Amino acid sequence: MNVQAAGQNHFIMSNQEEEKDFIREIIAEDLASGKHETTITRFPPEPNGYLHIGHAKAICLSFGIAQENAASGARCHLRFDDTNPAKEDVEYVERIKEDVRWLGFDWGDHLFFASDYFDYFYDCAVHLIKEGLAYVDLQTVEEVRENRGNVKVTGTNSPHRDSSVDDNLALFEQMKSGELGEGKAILRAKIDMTSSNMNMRDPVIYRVMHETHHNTGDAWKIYPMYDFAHPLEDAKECITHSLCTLEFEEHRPFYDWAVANCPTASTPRQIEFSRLNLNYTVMSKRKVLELVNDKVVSGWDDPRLLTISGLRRRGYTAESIRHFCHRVGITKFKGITDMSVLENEVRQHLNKVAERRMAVMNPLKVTLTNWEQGRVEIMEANNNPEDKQAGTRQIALGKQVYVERDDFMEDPPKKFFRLGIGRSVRLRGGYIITCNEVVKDADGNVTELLCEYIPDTVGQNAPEGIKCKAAIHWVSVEHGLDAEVRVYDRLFSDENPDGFEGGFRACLNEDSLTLQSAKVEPSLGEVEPGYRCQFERLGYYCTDIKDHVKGEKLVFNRTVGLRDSWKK
RNA sequence: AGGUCUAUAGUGUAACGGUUAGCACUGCUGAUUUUGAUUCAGUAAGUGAGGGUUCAAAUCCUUCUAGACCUACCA
Repeated sequence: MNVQAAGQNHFIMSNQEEEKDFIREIIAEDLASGKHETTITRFPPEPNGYLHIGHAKAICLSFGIAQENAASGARCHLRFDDTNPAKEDVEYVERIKEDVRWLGFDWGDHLFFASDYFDYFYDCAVHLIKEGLAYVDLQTVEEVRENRGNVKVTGTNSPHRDSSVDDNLALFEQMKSGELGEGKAILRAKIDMTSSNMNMRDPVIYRVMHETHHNTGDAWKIYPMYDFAHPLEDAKECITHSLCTLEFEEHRPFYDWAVANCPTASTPRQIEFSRLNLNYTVMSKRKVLELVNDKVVSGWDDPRLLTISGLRRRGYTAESIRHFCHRVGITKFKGITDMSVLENEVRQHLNKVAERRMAVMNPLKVTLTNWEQGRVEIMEANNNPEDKQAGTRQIALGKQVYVERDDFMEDPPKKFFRLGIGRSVRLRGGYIITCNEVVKDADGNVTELLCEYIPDTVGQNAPEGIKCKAAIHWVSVEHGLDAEVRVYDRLFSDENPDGFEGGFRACLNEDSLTLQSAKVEPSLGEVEPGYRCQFERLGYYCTDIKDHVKGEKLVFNRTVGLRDSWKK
């Protein structure tokens, strides 16, 4: 664990560059011009699902900016935007906090809930009514929709638009008390029904909802809409820069309207950036929830998903996710990032910090014919050949070992460097062996290899006349442990390259998850959950955080495969 | 189609009117290698299209094209 931590620091330190995206430039200017003394950002998730890699981008941005400007007292608030009790749940609150923390960010004392501001929102609504800037609309849902018009048809005014302040106040009170039921009335801002921006056609700011809220219980029968609540939340918390994704661009005029027309403590500025798009995957909460509910996946933290908890369970490091977010950058351009960029980041990080371990997924028994019966020799192997600090470990070698079935070919092509009849190969960290004979069963399947080890080849080059171009992984039959390995397909199908729309459910069925038993070296018997190592030639594996030991077997998830150019 | 926004190698980005358009990943070639990994070296590939302003345009103007988002009593 300590080794990993040290490596992680190195990884992060060596990759800090001073590139500024357009948002950081705006902030730097505001600081330089004295418009703001410091910068206060916020990350405002709705507790209606787990965080995913897309949220990580927003988290790295808002919390990252706060960290970078810490000298001036900058901070980033974690605020739960819980204004719709119908969709939200406390479970999500805890999971979100856990994920933000795991990603390496800290909100300090600045944890907030939009629901704690319900009184404030209400006061603002009353203020608007008194100013003649809001009115209670008694039209039906259909009428409201009809009268809003559409992109081509301009909206028409509600018959209730010019009700008196006193009437509006009284009606709003009836909404609040529950006298006016759900769907019977809404409070709307009075702006402009002819605006080309649909969000300015007298947007709804309060609706009646007789739902129990996870925080305020049954205290309220009316709840503010996001468009109304969000600017007020930001203003109340004195957020200077409110960073959100591009789809809120057209909401900004109303955001500014609300701040300008309500009694606010500050004037926050909303700035939009492009959300993360990854190809071959599905991130939307709606779809993931569907997969969870239908038990297509084991939960929000299923390692096949791109949720933060799924990635964590799969073995991704927080560092690699942060680095990935830094690499895709912050722009207004809606590009699609290739999944391989993400995978490349973990691979790069894990290569530095993960210890090397040997495992055999598809075992083929090898008997060393010239090895004395009962003899056991301890091999000393590097934990990480590139990092001497990682130390060494001891591995017992006996008369019989398992090797990967793929490492033997009866009729090998020219470029195959591993075992074949008459060929030599090194047992990694140990002796060079030569294959003399193949044992087959009645059906002609290879069941065992009879090999000869060549003495004095541990740590030595191959003797004259012996060609040895590869070192393969092996596990002693006598000493090896049984483990279970889960190989998850990357979350995509090549047949649905455009984001899974129709096919993602199918891709997530059993084909995307292969359970395999494996033989692993004895040193893996003592590792902690979350331990990551490289199974030579197979990729990087992580002990499953949930199912570290399942029955008698260790459980590993594959984090990411090795690059394997020779297979192409 | 109404609005808002975007357009730089395959991908993600930098260049803020001024050298030869920079970087990273990917690709390809080669070297090292007790992991066909890693590492290292080399190499290929770009300003969506047309017009204009200017001594000078990726950058400013204009037309076109392509894409994204918006049209919820969700956030």
